[in-house]
Amino acid sequence: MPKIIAHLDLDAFFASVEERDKPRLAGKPIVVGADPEGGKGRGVVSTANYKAREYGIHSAMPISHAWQLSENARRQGKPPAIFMSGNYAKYSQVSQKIMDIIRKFSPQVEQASVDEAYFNLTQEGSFEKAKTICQNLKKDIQVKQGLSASIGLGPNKLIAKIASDMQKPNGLTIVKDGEAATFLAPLSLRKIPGVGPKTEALFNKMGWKYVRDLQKLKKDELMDILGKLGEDIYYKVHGLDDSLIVEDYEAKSIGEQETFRQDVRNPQILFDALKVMSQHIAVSLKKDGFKNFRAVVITVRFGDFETKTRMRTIKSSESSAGKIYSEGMKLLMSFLDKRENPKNKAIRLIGVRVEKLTK
DNA sequence: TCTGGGGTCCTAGGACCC
DNA sequence: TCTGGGGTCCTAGGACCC
Repeated sequence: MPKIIAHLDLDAFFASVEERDKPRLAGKPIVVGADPEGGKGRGVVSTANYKAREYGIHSAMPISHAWQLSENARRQGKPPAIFMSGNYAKYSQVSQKIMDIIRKFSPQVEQASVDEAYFNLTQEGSFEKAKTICQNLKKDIQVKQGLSASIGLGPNKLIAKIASDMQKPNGLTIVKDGEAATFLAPLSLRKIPGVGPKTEALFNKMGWKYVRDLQKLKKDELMDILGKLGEDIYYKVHGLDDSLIVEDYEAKSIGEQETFRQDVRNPQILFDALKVMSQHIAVSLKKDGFKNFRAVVITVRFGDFETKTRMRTIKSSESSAGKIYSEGMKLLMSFLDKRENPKNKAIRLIGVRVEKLTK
């Protein structure tokens, strides 16, 4: 029996939650993300609602650019965007409630991120019945949580995921077994998960822009160009994917990082930041039941955006803030060495991460 | 327009062991 | 006496995803 897999994606999730909970925001352009600081802010846009997208604002865009686009709109007599920092604890709670709703419609649910889930509808027996389930699920999420979602239905996770993106917002897109390759053919290569800016640019240089261009190639040709990634892409452009729905999986690493509001030269500021992050990580490890870690990674980003990491594997160590801090300090000190940073560049970001976790 | 924060996976070289 | 080959672990960097 062919599988029937669904992928659900909440529409402009963070911004939609804010709009739902603050009546004064209804119908206005909303940007959740870093503080724009009057155009001088350093972060990026987390989520823009559809009204804000009309101004050209979108996720991952520097917040300073979003601010400029909003100012341009304001000068044209349109309402300026409302910038908000976002309440991530709340989004996480809402997300859990929505996952609970999905579990009433499917026996097997994989939460893929805060605003996405895959779920199995094979047991429904036909795409027609699965479609009805999805319509009811969308209605239920709208009634119980006041949010809209877009869903894709397909014979595997890959197709379901790409399909859910086809008719946003509030869409429902069905790609039946056997239609996958035809469905994919006209799409931009960027729609294939795993093809990012670099890989897309490489393909474009070779004259390939659409999925159909890669569908003509043999597996060996793609592998010669991109190794294992080429092999993965070969299967994807033909709509093939045998990955399973994973209901609960374990984190492989836990970390934190911080971009300073201004680049830092004073080491004490780095030490203090490391201490606070170590404490947060220890709390997360405990909450998730990880008793030990065996590796610590320190990331340093300089003012010119050059980014370096240093990793150290140790004997299995108790997950305490003190141990994360002391191992982190050893690594951090190596970056402060003259030989490591001869031009004495200021530091933009530091991060700490622990890996090789055990329960 | 200068680029967040939390993650995963892959590659490649070197150490080390048999 | 100038040099095998397989396997595993460690480390650093990079692409990608939401």
